[in-house]
Amino acid sequence: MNGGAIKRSLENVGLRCTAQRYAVMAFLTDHKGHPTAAEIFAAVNHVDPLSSRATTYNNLRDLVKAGLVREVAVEGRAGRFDLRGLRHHHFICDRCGSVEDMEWYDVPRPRSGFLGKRVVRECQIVFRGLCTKCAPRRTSR
Amino acid sequence: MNGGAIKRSLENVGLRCTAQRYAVMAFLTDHKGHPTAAEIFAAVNHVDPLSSRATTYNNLRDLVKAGLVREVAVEGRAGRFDLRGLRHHHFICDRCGSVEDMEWYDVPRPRSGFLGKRVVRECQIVFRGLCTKCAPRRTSR
DNA sequence: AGCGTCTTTAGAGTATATCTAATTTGATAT
DNA sequence: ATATCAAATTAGATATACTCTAAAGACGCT
Repeated sequence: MNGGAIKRSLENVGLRCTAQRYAVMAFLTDHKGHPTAAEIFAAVNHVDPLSSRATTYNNLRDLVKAGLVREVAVEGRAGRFDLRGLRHHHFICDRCGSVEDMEWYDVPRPRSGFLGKRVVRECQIVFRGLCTKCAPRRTSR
Repeated sequence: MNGGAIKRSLENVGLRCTAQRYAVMAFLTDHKGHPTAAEIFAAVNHVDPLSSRATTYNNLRDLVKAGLVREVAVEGRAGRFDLRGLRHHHFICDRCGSVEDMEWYDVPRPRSGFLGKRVVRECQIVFRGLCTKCAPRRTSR
């Protein structure tokens, strides 16, 4: 995603293209490894203080709400973020908490009638287990 | 799950049946609403202080590791727990964070070959959206 | 330029979870 | 029964992750 594309995608969802928001989007564009909010906060301020902690968290929340960014919750650890560009599922490592992308495929919908008044926004598959790095040494925690 | 069954299931996975563990399992048996660790801690100590915070958290972690209990991570909120008795998927409400059970159905596996050295322990579908209570009033946040 | 709104800020505050080191408990062997 | 020792528990401090507050600043519109 280049500069103009980031600006346009922000404006498409009704968010101003501020330096702070731009930096978050740019960082996620360049770093596909599902960073945590703390990592994004640190990276954005690495060179020169640009964005306070509150702003980073607020912007991540706004971007998630707007549908540009996805958050993956990980048990007992900080949530991780990625761009919602290409559809994909996630693999979460039990041992190190890292999140990896899995190729997308369609998920069967629940029986209609089950949902009732619920409004489904999205549907995700999460695989759990040991990642490529952790699988060899199966030591427990 | 009655008393004996709880004791047996603990012993099956190599955990002693202590009063504190028993209380956690019994609470989860009686309360299907996916309580948080804090709620379980409070409930177990409601009548008569029985279990410290650390023990409650340790036991929940041990029970998850042993496969008796499942944790559902929720973005920006406390994780929620349930018994791994019947297989089911989960619905998480964007607005109130509550977790509801969805009927189980099989999930297609990823293309073999994709996984590489990864070891998959489980695979879960998570639906997100607005629950029955929150759907009517669609106020933001 | 003036106006109203959206955005950002620093730092305190809250919620959640883990750690520490001493003590107690419970299963097993004697 | 009792001794033994690893497993389990404890209170409370500490760490981590996130949110709130009130004031100031920036943006887009006229």
